[in-house]
Amino acid sequence: MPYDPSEYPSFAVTVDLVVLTVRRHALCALLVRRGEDPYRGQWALPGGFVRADEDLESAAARELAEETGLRTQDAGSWHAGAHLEQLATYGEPGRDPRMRVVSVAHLVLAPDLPSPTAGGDAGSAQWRSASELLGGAGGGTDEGLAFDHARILADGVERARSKIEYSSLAAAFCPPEFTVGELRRVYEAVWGVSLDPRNFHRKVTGTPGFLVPVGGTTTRQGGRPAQLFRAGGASALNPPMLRPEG
Amino acid sequence: MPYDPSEYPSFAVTVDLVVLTVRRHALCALLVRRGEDPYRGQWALPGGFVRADEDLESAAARELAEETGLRTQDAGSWHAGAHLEQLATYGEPGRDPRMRVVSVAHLVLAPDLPSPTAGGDAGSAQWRSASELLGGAGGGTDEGLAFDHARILADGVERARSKIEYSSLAAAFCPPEFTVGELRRVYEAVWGVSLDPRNFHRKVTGTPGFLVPVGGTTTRQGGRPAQLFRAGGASALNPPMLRPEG
DNA sequence: TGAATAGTGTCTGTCAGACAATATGGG
DNA sequence: CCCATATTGTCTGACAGACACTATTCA
Repeated sequence: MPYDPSEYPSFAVTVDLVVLTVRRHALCALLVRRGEDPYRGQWALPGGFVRADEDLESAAARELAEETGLRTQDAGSWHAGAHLEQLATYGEPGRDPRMRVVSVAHLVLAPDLPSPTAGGDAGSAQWRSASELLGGAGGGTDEGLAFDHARILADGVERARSKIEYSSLAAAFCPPEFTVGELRRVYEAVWGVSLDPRNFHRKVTGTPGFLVPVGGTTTRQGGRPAQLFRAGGASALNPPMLRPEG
Repeated sequence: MPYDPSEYPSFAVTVDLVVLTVRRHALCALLVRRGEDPYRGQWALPGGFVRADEDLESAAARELAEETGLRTQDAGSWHAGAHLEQLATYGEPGRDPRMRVVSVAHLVLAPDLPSPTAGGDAGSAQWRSASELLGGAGGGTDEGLAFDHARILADGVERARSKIEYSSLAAAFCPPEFTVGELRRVYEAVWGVSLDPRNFHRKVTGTPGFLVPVGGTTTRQGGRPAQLFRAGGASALNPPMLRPEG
């Protein structure tokens, strides 16, 4: 029995990206200014249509590369690339005024980047503090993001906050080699709290497989030189890092 | 600038359901036999096409009601309904031989049901043990599920296993009122382990907001009568229930 | 020397795992 | 009485939070 195309409705499918990084001790998200008609001129999450022969994750990686120049290391490999995972799918009938669009949102965790945007033209992309975007009232400081992107961003930030609790994913915000203090500042920025440096050090160095000491090398950031580590193979963190006030 | 429909490819969007329950001390998933052409006669997850004016979650709830008669209590409300949440989205180009289909999988946790299927005809649906379906070799005992449903099922089971760890969601597998022992048997079935009844009792009754004692009522299941509880408002469980051997 | 950060050690309260003991129903 | 399950209590080891103290570098 062949299938009648009129049997089922037709959808457009997009990928939207919640790209997070830690800059100047704050969790920041990447926004782009829309140059096209729905919500033209407003800020939005990067993203675009999925092509006809393209995997969802490939589409997300392609959009990420096009809009930021970032490469992702797909599976199990560590560093020299951003972490990418599927976040959730948003398909409310009215979310795009043009037509029925289902958006598969993805979450990207990246180390701090030198230029705000390597791929797009300047002024059309920027890092914005997550607390500023999600903060006070329900909308944000400016007119709010295009489409339902404010909600997608909130979901992405919440996913990142909860995921570093029980996984070693916080290292995705750090360069390939980092110190315990740098990792701690990632947790502090993402959670918006202060952590005791002594207890944090004891916890992360005492969890087997979490941190691997790179050659006794050191670096500076102020005081006494610190050991350099890279992320270990352990992706699950047990017992989890406990978020204070939880 | 109006949009040219040829600019973006057209997709069909479906919802697939991973419906889990606990029967006879085993985690079971609901399967339906396909009556239509791709994979006709094979077992598959329940699901269907999303309608043109329908929310994704509404589509999932509708398919669930059509195929099982189960009602879901959407948000924040407890009991007399199954728990439904979005799981993940699968959109590999070749996953459906007919055309490009993106499937938004949902996870449903339901208490044990009297009849295998209330909605469909007999013999076209059945509960199958999850460990049997996912067990030994990569495929399962029979020829395997249609489409990529084996992977979706595996993702759903893994989500359920990890989610009852840090949420009170295990109560979704229980009837509205249940005993501590019944709840423990849910954990044991989903995780496939044995838990110490004494320590489990201390843990769940000691977590504020997790269990609310219903009138001093009791029931039986063998030995001394047990107190009846219903799920409390607390959805997050902190500190989490620790899965043994982790 | 003083400021700043890194790293180690100690103390204490909480909690999970092991398990003894008691309570209460059915056969 | 015997058996099964529920429920309470005790003990112990692991670990998080608080915090004193030492180490090492730069200005």
